[in-house]
Amino acid sequence: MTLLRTPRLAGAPDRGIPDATVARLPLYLRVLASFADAGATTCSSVELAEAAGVNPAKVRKDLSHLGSYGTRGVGYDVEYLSYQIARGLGQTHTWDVVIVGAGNLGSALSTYQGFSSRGIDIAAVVDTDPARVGTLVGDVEVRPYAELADLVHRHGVKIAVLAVPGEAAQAVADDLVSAGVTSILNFAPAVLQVPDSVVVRKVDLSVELQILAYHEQRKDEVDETFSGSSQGEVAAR
Amino acid sequence: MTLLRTPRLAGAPDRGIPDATVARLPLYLRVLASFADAGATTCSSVELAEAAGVNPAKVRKDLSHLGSYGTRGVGYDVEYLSYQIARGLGQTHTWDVVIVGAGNLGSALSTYQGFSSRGIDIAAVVDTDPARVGTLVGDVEVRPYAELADLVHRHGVKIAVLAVPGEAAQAVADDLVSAGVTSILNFAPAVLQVPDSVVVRKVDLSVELQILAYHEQRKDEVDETFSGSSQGEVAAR
DNA sequence: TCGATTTTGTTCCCACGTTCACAAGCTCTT
DNA sequence: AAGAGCTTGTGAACGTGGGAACAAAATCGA
Repeated sequence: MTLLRTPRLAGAPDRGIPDATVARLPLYLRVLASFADAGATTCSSVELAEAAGVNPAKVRKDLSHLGSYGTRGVGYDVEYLSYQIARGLGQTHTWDVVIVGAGNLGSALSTYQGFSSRGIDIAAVVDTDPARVGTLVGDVEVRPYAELADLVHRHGVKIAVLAVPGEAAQAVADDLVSAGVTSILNFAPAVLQVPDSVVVRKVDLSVELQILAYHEQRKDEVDETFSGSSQGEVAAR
Repeated sequence: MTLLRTPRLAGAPDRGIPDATVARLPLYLRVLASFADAGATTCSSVELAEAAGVNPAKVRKDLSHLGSYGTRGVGYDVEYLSYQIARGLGQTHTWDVVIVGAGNLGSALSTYQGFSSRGIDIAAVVDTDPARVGTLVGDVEVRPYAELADLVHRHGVKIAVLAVPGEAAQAVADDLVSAGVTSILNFAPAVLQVPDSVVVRKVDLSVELQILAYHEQRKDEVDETFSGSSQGEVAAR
């Protein structure tokens, strides 16, 4: 007897794109922009794959999740594909983002070039430090933390960046959630407790370096074990 | 006829820890430090899992890759486990790191608290901009880019951080590799071409926000499709 | 018009990661 | 000393992602 599992939710067409694919689509978008700059009107999955540093089959599978926007025997139209990827990613309009914390990291983010061309707009930067309030980071003025909720409401902000010390992170996250933010990019070294409806992505600079240190140590070990033979072949994520 | 594939390299005992586990070990280490600060001498996988925001079974499997350092019926000794994780990660000694680019991001990294306690030491910061050379970021003085190779040799640097504009990234990466760097943490929006022996990890701030934007758009779509029914249940990575 | 060539879209299979469930093993109480 | 109650470590099932291979479809040339 064979157990037939429900293949899908059977009602919803599942517009969901796999996480791994979503993480690569912005990269394809950037590569396509460079192709367009170079004057190309069309490109193949092989060209795209080479420029993005991935496998051609993966490119085709990724793009197929958006629909069939290529032409067999020809390739993809650069401009049309760019539009479709942007649409799939939700870049049909600009997302206003609030940055909490105007320290070095917050400032770095505020002045980062290239958000605007990717559907991201820094609507506001807030900080608790009175010495920072009123200063300019990039082209926005730092506002007092007390105005956070108001700014979120005023600009209809759904996405926030957390660039504060670890101790303050949870309190800020609570404030963000009650103000209506539903996606948080967290740079603070802390595990945030938020409702299930809120998406949190964490970027931990210290962890990234520790991972590299692990790979370095492993190279040393391998060298010691069989010094002579070669090709450690450690894959980067 | 069944194809028997070599299950492993068959000679090497494979001290390799799965990538996903390596990425979580630093987190456990941080949680254990907070437990120690709170005065705990022992902790269970459930406690660890709760504080780290992961599944208890995952914690146990992760730790089992290091060896059997727990006691059934009791749990893990906080100090002993910390030491074993640190050892597994290669924190037996401090890794000297060079940061290329003293802009906002490079400065943010240089002044980041908490590297030192995690086996990371910022040995040097270099930049091409004469206006930045000589200034202090954190407690290190920015050196001219021309000194890069010399600094790498002098400090025995194996790990470097790339915090330069995308256009310059590949050239800097080439210089780093020929200077002897074998691990690169890349913040520049560019795909680096490096030898297989070099490990590259990429952190792309723009991509992170675009992924959040995708999830936001998806929430909107779901709401529009069946407004009323609930629980979007989008998992954070 | 028809075949050769190119490139997409998809299927199949394998590897990896996650989670459940349970046996093994330790402590404590009676 | 023996059983009750925990907690670890691991075997097995499941789901996701990656890559090779191939059929489908479009263009080009004769």
